[in-house]
Amino acid sequence: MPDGGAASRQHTLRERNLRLVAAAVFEASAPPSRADVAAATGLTRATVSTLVDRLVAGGLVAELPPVAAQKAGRPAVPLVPAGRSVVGLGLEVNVDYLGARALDLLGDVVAERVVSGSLHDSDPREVLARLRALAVEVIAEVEAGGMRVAGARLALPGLVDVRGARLEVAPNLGWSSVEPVPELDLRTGDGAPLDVEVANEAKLAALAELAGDVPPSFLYVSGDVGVGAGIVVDRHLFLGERGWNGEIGHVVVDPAGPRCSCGATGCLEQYAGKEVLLRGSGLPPSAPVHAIVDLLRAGDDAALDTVRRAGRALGAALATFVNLVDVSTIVLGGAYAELFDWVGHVVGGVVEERALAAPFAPVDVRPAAAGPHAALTGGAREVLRSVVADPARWV
Amino acid sequence: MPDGGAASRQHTLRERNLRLVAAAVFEASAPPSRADVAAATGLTRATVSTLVDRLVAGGLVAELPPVAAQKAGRPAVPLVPAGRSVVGLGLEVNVDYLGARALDLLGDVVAERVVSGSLHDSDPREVLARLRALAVEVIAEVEAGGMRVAGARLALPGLVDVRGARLEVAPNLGWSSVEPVPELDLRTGDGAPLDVEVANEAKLAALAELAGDVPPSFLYVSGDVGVGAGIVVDRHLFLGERGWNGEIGHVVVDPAGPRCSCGATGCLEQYAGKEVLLRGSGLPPSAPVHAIVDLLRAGDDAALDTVRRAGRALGAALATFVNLVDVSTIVLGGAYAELFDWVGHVVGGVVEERALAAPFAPVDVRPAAAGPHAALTGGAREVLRSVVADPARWV
DNA sequence: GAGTTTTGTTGTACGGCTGAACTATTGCGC
DNA sequence: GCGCAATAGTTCAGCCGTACAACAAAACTC
Repeated sequence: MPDGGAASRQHTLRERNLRLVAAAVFEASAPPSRADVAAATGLTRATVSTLVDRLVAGGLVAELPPVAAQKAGRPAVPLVPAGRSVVGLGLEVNVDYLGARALDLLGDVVAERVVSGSLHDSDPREVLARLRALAVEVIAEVEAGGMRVAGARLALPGLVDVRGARLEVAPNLGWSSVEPVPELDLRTGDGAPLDVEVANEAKLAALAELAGDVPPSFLYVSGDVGVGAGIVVDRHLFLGERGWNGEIGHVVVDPAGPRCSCGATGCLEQYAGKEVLLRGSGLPPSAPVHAIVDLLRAGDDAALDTVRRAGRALGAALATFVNLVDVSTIVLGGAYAELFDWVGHVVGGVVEERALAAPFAPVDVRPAAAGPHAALTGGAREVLRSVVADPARWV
Repeated sequence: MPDGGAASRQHTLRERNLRLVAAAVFEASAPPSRADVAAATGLTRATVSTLVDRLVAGGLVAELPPVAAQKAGRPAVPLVPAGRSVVGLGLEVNVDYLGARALDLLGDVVAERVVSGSLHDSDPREVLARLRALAVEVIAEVEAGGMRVAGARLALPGLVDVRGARLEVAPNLGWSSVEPVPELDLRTGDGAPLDVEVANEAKLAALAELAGDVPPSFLYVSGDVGVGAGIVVDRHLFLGERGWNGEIGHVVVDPAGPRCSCGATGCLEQYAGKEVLLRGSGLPPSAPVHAIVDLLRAGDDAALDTVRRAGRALGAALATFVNLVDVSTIVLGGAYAELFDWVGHVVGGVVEERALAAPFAPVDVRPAAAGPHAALTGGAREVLRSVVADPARWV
């Protein structure tokens, strides 16, 4: 993402090498010394020293006490991401909760507020005001701890433009044409406006997976009331031209299938959406996904049937996705993560059958590893990623 | 594409600014002067001068005779891409022809050889030897004219890996597991090995469209025996994890449809592949697409019906593509370009109906503008793009 | 034809990286 | 216990590429 569009001067070198050194520290498997970073980046130890000093001064990197290695020589100073120094803020409004979560560079949750409650057909102004209150609490708590908030990302279940400013429509919230950033008007303790961007919930949830052991490129599917997806290529979101990709919920599974709210017929959502799963299992629309798991454990025929049908439909849609976008790993999140023991092999089987490249490289279908409210974590991580990607702005 | 992975030194500045200046000259709407380039890039006139001098010395940029403007002041020296200096070589093996085409930086064809003939179920060694002969002729002709060949791209109708080295499978050629680069063993006049990369035919054909008036992001669909696609984002190919994306021919249009060679049922190829179009119109499989056009002009019912059916299926598959990848422009190439007057509005209608984002931003469906053998042009252009993107390697 | 304006070039200053020399701190052998 | 080797980190001259400012070149204007 380094913008090749601007003239490069001396300080551009600085910025680029700062980023390089930061990346070397943050992506190392074990805390590296300055010398290790020099070896890894190709820079000289002299240069690395000055750059590391800058990162330490800026609170992005911390020095551990020198530990004497087994080898001869002066003991190295291990470098690690600085905890409790800079934090990213993840915000989310979803159908049944809203919340705010602050993560530090170590990935630790340093503050969090989550409030449950149905937000079906809610008023954006009122809900954003409530979210703002949560965010202000979290920011205050973070700053009371001596930390700085680098920015925030707001996850919403709908179509968000690629610039991260405008929500076009969120059917399940009943929102349309909302610009949440000025509405939230978040500020740091000293009154400076906070950098806030909006993004699709499934896409931010996808980024949360990067905290765990996933390949650099994968497809994340969030099974909720709607079915969305996030495409991650080389540890970065691929957003498409306007940020509206991954709308797998409206892939046509069977043109002769049931009518969908979008106007077409036989959309995936009508086979594998949360409401359909609950209804097919004989549960009320407000029941938690766990209720389906209970029925499945008990061997309930209707539930087993519904879930199997959903798995096949999801598999077909994902096979199409694999053929069109080419990914070798599919992470099933949201409701599908909970139901993974029942849908995983069904999905995997159908994908294997229909993905054109499957004979050369099998597709790995796995459950999501990030915990609940993954979009909060993903949003906070995205903020921190942007800090590490351009440390010059923060030192 | 600037590799953020390497240490930046002084010469990195040079490389980046060289690229910037080259881009300013190549992408300008009118030949810019050194001063114009300075204004456009943000560099000083002094720096631009030294960089332009280098590009001129390297044969990438040429100076036109100074033309006195209407304004006061010393007349500017207009800078243009240098013609007949550096050329890119496009190569292609397809089902019914093979060819080689050399383009210079102005986009002019400076040498070309195309040979027709069915290559169905052919022997890769023998065919590549024939292609090699064509390429050697073209290279010799180019070098006899005092030009240098910067590299070559080979277009093949099949799955090619993202590194551009290996063809996994090309069903319609009957090829599998081929590594064409060592087989071709192309060299420049002084014996140095030529940089050759392999790519999918539809993807290179997509790049040919960039010569014309297309938006920076679009989806190109190549309608041939198979149906492939190239995704262009911001004037660059999006290849997916392994280079195997865009396999739209095997999107399921109707699970209850006819069986496909890939094993699944109701694939797009069974509705909109060239062979199906010909058969449905009552023509032999070897007939040219133009024969269908003749029947359509004559009002032939079978042909009209077949083409309309194909249009609807293609529209459905493209709507899925738009929902998953998010593009606002679709370019119909290959057979579909010739049939555009009959399929265009059908495809557009179905896409408009089914693309989720269509209400906010209509999808533009248009015919391809590049002439015949677009992949040859696209391949050659891609070579030249890589030269302009890293001029430091060529000066 | 002198003044003005714009283009392109020349020379100095400065910032950032390199490379080599230097200091700091350990382990090891005797 | 002490010298030596090894490794980490720092200091400083040198180099390279850009900025900035002054200058030369070549038009237009009145």
